[in-house]
Amino acid sequence: MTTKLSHSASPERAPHALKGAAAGGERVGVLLPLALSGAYDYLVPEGLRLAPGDYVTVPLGPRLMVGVVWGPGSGEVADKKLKKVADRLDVPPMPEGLRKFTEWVADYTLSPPGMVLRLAMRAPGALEPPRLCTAYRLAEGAEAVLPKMTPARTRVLDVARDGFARRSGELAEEAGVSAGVVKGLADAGVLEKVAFTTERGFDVPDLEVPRPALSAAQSDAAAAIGTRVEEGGFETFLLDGVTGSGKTEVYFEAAARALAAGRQVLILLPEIALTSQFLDRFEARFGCRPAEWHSDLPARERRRVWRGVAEGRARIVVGARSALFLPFAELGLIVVDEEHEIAFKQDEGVHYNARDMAVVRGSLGAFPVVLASATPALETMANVWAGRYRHLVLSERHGAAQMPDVFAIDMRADPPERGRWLSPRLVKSMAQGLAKEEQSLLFLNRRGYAPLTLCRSCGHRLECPQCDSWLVEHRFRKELACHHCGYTAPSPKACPACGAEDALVACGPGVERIAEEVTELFPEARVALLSSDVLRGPAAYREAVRQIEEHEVDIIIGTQVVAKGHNFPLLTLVGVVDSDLGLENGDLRAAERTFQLLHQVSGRAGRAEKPGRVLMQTYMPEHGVMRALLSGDRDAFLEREAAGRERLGYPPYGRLAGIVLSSPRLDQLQALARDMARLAPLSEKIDVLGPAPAPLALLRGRHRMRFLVKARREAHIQGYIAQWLAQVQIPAAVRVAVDIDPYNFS
DNA sequence: AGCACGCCGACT
DNA sequence: GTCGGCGTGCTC
Repeated sequence: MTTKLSHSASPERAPHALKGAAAGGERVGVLLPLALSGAYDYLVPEGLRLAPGDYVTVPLGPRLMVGVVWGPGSGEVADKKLKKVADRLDVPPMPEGLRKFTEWVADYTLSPPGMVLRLAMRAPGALEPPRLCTAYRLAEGAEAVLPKMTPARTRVLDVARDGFARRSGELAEEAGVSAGVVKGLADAGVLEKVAFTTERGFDVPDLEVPRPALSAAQSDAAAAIGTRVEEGGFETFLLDGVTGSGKTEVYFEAAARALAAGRQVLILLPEIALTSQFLDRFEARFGCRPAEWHSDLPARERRRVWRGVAEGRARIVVGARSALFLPFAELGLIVVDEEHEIAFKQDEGVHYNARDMAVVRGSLGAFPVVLASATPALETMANVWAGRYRHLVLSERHGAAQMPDVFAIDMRADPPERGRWLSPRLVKSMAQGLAKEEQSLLFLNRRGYAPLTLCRSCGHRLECPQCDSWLVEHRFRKELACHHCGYTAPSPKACPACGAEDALVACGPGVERIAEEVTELFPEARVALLSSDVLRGPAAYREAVRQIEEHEVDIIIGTQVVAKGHNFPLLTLVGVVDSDLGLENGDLRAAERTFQLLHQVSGRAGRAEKPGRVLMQTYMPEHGVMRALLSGDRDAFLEREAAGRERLGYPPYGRLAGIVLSSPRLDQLQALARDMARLAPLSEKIDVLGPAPAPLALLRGRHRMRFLVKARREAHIQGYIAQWLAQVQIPAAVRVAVDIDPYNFS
């Protein structure tokens, strides 16, 4: 049974009553989706009334562009330079909440507001009226005024007499005539044209679907969020629980309460983690598919969802980070699942973290935000400790499943054979698993065959011509690839530097090399290699999951694509090939991230009745990350991390920003960096580190230098940077990328 | 983002 | 002598 949702219709348009409304002759500020410093002034033509939020077309240079009325004009531009607004578009105006949010994000990220507006307008064609198709049906009273009838025309009328409208082609086909006959009848007025849209509508979530009872902890958590949803007002919750503890059911429950209260709901997931498994769970709970939003949605679908959200027809959306900028008018709850995931951080254009900006959107819109994770980010935990977020803990794993036992394999004491990467102990465990017809997963977060190829004769390393990085051998594809810019080249026979034949040697393992080793060790085993190179698109992913589920595979070898999501009942052994891999760069979050990733991978083992084991190969079993994984004491680990960060004044106890300058010309870049260093304002609360070559000093043919700005928590880091950059004359060839709260240090 | 304006290499 | 390469700068 479907419950009718009582959500209020869009507010009546009454421009004259709106604050900031403008009529003929006045100036309005129009924000355009471009990297301009602010809104541009335009004249309002006679006969048009405009209010903030209205989508308008305006002339810009030689062309027309869509923008949004942002407020009254600034008056700074001379009258004779002004052009007139061309038109107002027939779409619901951009809600005030989204406009305020746009400005907030622009200020915070130091981006031009127009660039943020772009994020909110990324729906091709959504602003144009819907495309209509023409159908034909019998015109009223047509039978009375029949024109000259032919056998063909009679057949058409016989079909059309049921009163249904059909596309011209369908009608002609059913009647067994050509389309010309239909057109003839339409011209004669016997058939009338009906315009219709082929666009799908939105399913209404069913809030009465019977569902399994929640545990006491789940009910309490759901009630806490639900109460806040119903009472209104901003609050952030951390829903903290291990994999399998039922976080999803809790936030589905809260979502249902928000929907019942007539509010819209947004569930953010990292990347396209919109796996079919998640969508299945959603469907089981709400009896329908949610509206989905992510960057590789087809244009038609983007249009449909964007408009559905704007018009309030789409009540619940599941999406990637960009869904945060959809024009919700009645948003009442945002859930950020896997909130610790770095996929929420956008590192191009406007650098923003969707998790943090979700909290901002909730604060501006006075509604609650739920962050969910089994391994919360230290930032999030610090907010819990400071009393800013409310902590909801689900400590028990559902059903019979136990947390797997985790063991370290000390690679110094138990090394693999020469030229091998799997230690005897791990191999033995895999053999035991095979004998019991159980599955194993080997995890190595490194694509390809080998991360480095060098010449045994002259020592030359194969490097990317456009980047400061090694070329990774992909043996199955017989090519070398740069993982930073996508450059590829066929694997050479001879050393490109000294010409020595057959002297190139692969150094270190990638998943392909592990697969080779496994095939040699267990020739009878069925092996599946899962990495983003192999799993191109959701269909390939689904197929791989199916093969594993149906036990067509014994040993799975994968990169981080296998870390999350799926529950494979026969998977009882997880082997981490190189547990130390994530710790090698100097990233301040290296330990935290490695913990999160390896914890997540560990969760793949033993989720059904069979207990699971995790074996982690490491050269540093005494490292804090390893100790935390072995003991399972996450909170002690986070507290140690927190203490270390606090001592150094790093986030979340201090603030960071990265400023990366890039240019094809190194001399120009270095000169600018020197000038900038000289002009950095002095501050007691803020230090500027650098300039130094950025971790990737050459990327896609551009040289890169970086400053790090390190500030005390209470300092206004954006104001400082804005003031600094305002003093610097930046040549056009140099690009400046400011990243507030950077995550990616490479 | 477009689009024009500008100043240096291979062509009817 | 021009056509056109894309670096640079502007759009209310």
